[in-house]
Amino acid sequence: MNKKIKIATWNVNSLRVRLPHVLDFLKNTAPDILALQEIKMTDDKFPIEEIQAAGYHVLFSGQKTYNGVALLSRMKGNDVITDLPHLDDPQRRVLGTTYDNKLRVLNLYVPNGASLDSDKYQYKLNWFKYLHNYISESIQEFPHLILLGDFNIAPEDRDVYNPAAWKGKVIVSPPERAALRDLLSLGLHDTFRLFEQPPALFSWWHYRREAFARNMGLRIDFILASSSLSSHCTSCMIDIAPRGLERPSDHAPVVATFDL
DNA sequence: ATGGCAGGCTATGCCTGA
Repeated sequence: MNKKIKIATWNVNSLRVRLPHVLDFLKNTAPDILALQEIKMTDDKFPIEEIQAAGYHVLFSGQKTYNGVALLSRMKGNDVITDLPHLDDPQRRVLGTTYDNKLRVLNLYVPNGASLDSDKYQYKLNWFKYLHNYISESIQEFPHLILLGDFNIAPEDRDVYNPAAWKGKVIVSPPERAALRDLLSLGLHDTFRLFEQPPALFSWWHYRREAFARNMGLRIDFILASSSLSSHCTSCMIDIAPRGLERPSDHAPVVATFDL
């Protein structure tokens, strides 16, 4: 067969506020799968009708005020999970499903970590340990595995606008970077880095002080693919256009295409 | 050097984000 599939991820920082941007993105980019993070709403508030009217199935795992993840897709997903196995966590950061009985997709909103001396940093590293253990099993069960979302880790200095200013901070700390490298070593590939990319391409910019206009950003949103998928990946790009809209999310969507 | 913006909440400032 020769099937093209387009997969995207976007931290929308409130789906209530960003729904018009998301509907425009579905129309303009027409992804087969769109993973959303930080929808910031309880499940009873999810805009099911609007998204179904755009031609997409919906899965979501939300909570009040914070976090929350969703998957919008052309195909219907099966075998849904909303937690990392063995981790009892009220925070809604995980949404996994299987499409066409073979493509396993895990949408992740990795904890931010606040600062290196905080409990939230320990929570982040611990959360990542449970993720690692789960993926070490999942990648055996599902050769076609995609992990995508907001990882809240900048893998290398080239993913940071000003590495010197970020040194010693959360997002770039050596233990976080090591945790991400260990995850990739299970057999996952950062699809963005499969291709030659211009320097200083980021997926997040602070709202403050014209950070986007000055391209003071970080690359922390990824589409990771298992080897059997990454070899069929034909592109990965960051779509910065939505970051320039009125009332934007602070993150830009990342889009990857596969020729399966 | 510092702090700056945005979203949600039941608040009329505080917490969180990265």
